[in-house]
Amino acid sequence: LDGDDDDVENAGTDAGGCGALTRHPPHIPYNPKTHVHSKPPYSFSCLIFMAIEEAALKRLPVKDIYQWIVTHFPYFQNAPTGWKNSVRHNLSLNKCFMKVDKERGHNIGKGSLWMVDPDYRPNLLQALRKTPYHPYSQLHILQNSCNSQGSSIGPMKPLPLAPRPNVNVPSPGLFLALRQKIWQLHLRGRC
DNA sequence: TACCGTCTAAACAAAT
DNA sequence: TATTTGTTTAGACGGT
Ligand SMILES: [Mg+2]
Repeated sequence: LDGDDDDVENAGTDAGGCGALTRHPPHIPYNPKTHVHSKPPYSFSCLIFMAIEEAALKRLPVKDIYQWIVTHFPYFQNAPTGWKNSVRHNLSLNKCFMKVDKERGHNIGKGSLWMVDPDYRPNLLQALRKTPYHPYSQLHILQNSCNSQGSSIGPMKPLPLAPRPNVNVPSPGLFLALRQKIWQLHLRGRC
C-alpha cells in the first residue's frame, strides 16, 4: 500500500564528498528539518526510543516507528534503502526493546507492538544523554542566552543534570521542543 | 589486543 | 501470491 522504499538516489560517487551518507558534524547546530542530507546524529536505538517515548501508550508497531522517524527526520525520506531493515534489526537484537505480548482480543493490524523494557530504559536514557543536542547537553545554552545580559556571574546554576529519582523524569519527548528552542536562539545569534 | 556499540547487508521464516 | 514483520548471521568500522 505504501510505496516506500524509494530509491533513485545518488548514483555512485559524489565528488564533493558531502553527499548523503555523512553523519551530521557534531559542532554545527543541527536541524532535522533542514539538514535533510545529513544522517541524523542519533543511533537507531535512540530514534526508536524517542519514537516510542512520544507515543501516548509508549507502544508502537513497526510501521508507526518508521513514520515517526521520517516525519521527524526527513533525511530518511530519500535515504538509501536499508534503514527500515536496520530498524527491525535493532528492535529484534537490542535487549532494550521488547514486543508486547499478543493480547488476546484486540490486535493492531500486522505484527506486534513494541515497547521499551523498563529494566533497560536507563540504558537508553544514558545513550540519549550522550548525543549532541540533547537537552542535557544543551541546556547550558538556553541558560547562558535567555537571561542575563548584565550578570557577570559565571556559570550560573549547575543545571539539573541528573540524578533525580529518575524513572520517567527526563522525558525524551521534550527533546524536540528544546532543540527547536535552542535552534531559534541560535538563529537570533544569542548563543 | 580485545571488546563493545553501531551500521549495513542479506538469508530466511512466519504472518498477513 | 506478494508484502510485511521478525529473527538471525555475517562483516565492517570507530572508539575504549
Ligand atoms: Mg529486542
